[in-house]
Amino acid sequence: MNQSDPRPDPQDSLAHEPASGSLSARARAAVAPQSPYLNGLNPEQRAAVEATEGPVLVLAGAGTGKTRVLTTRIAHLIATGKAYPSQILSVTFTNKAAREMRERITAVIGPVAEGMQWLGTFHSIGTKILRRHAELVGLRSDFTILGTDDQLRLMKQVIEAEGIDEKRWPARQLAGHIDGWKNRGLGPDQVPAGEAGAFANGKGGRLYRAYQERLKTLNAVDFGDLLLECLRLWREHPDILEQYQNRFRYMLVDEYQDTNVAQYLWLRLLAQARKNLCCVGDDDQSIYGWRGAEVDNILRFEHDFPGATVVRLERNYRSTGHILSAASGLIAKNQGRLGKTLRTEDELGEKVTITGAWDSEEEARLIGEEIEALHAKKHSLSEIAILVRISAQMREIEDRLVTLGVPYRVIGGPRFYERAEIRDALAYLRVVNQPADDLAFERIVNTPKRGLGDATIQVLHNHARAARVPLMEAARFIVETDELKPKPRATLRDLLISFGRWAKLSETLSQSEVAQTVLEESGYTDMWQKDKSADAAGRLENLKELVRSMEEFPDLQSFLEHVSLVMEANESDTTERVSLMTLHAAKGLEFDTVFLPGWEEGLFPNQRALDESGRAGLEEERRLAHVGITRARRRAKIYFASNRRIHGLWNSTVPSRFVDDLPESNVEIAEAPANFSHGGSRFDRMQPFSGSSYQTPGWQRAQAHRAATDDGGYSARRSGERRGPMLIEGELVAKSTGGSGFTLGGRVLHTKFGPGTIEAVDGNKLTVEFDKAGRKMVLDSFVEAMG
DNA sequence: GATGGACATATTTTT
DNA sequence: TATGTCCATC
Repeated sequence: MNQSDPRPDPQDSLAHEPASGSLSARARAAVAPQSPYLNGLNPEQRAAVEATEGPVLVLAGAGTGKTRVLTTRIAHLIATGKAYPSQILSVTFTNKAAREMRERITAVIGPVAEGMQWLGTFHSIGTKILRRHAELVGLRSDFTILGTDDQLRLMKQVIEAEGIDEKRWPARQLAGHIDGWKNRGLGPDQVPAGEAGAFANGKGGRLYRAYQERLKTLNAVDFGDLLLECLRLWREHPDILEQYQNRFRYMLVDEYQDTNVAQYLWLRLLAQARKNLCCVGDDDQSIYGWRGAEVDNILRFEHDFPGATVVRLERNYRSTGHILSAASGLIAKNQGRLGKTLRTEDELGEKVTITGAWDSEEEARLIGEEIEALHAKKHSLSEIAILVRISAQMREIEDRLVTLGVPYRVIGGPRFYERAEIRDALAYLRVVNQPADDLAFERIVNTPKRGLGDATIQVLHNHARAARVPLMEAARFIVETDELKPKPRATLRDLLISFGRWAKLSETLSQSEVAQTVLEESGYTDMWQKDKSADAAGRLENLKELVRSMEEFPDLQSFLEHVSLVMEANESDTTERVSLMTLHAAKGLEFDTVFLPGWEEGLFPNQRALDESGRAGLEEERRLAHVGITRARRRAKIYFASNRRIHGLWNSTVPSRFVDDLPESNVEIAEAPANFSHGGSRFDRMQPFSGSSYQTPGWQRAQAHRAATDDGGYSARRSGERRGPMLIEGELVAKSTGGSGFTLGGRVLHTKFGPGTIEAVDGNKLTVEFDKAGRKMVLDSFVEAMG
């Protein structure tokens, strides 16, 4: 291919389409007769690449070379002359994924890939389309994209304007409803009556409509609108839809299992004409149902797109045999799936280990020790990850790693652009760029504090609403009257003058210089410099980083655009560190060794997921477990603790059912380390898992025994005397409590729960009403009789 | 406008 | 337990 030649690449006109048999197409195909990029693909991958026409569903299991297929397919479409780069629509979920894809395509076909102007997230592509036709959906092309906090503030206003008590009906909740509706492609008029009534005694629908109207007056959209408004645009203007249908000769979607209904509709409208839609995904990795992803989209693909070619990628190139089989066995317990069986040609490798710990503290300690041991054996720390179900689990683990001096990094924390100081700075810039941006204006009018408090804002609001003008304009009017007290009036006037000056500044200075000036003159930087709290320095650093990053953009407008959709902290940290993150954040990543703590009922599968979504919730949790295991290349280590503190209260816990879902032949029960906290005997090592079978109910029984005996040891050890477990034919048997000295109404002291009163006795199980922890079922060996 | 106490609240998170 | 948010108070 001749890459230096500026080919006639139709961008806005579609006049020049290469017919598949055209001279140019054939000539181009002849340049690369061998199609070297196809080399090294396995037969399924190759099939997925070469099935260019019609709907195609590629079911790509974990580690099966999905991205490679996707990029090669694009390369193939371009190299064979089937489409120009600009005629391929390629959608991803995250900007990171889009960036990586672009890089990889470039690596295969060279700079032609730069012509792929329709490679991006649903939202960035939606934005691009909307900007072109903004006026048709009641927006101006310079509309602002609201972040979550702006959205919330706006909803709060809408709720208050309707005279509803925001305390009783919090904006967050309304945001949840509206988000849900938007995910399902429903505008205010399409929300089913029953649901619309779900909020504020039947006012949900009305609030949704009011919110949308407010957005329009502000010339703003939220994330959901970026898709919804496209849908509306295409439905109301079929000619425009047709333009896009013609433009996108081929469409590709990554992570199809994560699409929501709105995105599905969006794709379906576009694909209707040419039907060249290729969706790549893995139903077994659908873990975002709670935020609107519709597994059904992928399950129903063949039904929605009749005649679809389905290609399964089942050869895994990532993990060793036991890990893969363990993961497969686990996910096979799910009902709603298309079914794939991952296979590998790699060696069996190590079995997945399962380790029980007394409590979460011990769990953290065991993981820490294991990491140290691996590190001592030259295992790279960056190839180790600890994947937790909820962020609250991280703390204890972090504490442990800090104590041990193991460097680690938390992946996925708060986003750069969501931090307060960044949003404040951006708000200033938004007002400079767009004085009518009321939300931004309101955010910074009294930040730093300059004495323009609620009372002043209220006056501004009243005027703005009455005169139907933006706040800034209302302010201009007000300062000329004596409605405000002299002091705020002067301050407000100064601020207005400043904004006028800054707006002029942006005509002569670069946007980063403008930003610098605005932040300094407004007193914003000063505010943080005076702040003596621990994180003030970090915030100033972030502001500097923001100003620095602005330099890469041609103008303020495009920077703001970028920031509302993209903006990530650029971590260029190369030091060797262990990665700590949630299972959700781990999707798409891989590590040699993966630690999976917290496999306990209630935590994982998470009780709330079970309560809210029943079986579907359980299956999603199981997929999450599957994602966790399949992140591992060579070692997967599962942990559970018998006691975990939840909201400050100690709870005794039972191992996760997912532990029992694992095929026995691929896992092994880890030996607890010899130095089991108090110098170990042989018994210590045997205690946790002496049972010959860990399957339910035997496994549970063994756990109960273990808890009974081991904890007996635990508490006894403290007082110096040690109760050993009794081992009978490999099964651990609880030391007989001999008629149990516990009686109803008796007072007992529990090691974790403290004092309580016995309410029921059932064998070695006691129901105790604890003074602080409430009623719990505990084993008698956990408690001591009091006085 | 800073401080402190009462009070609720407590998954997963991208755009 | 621990954290954040709201309100009262100085």
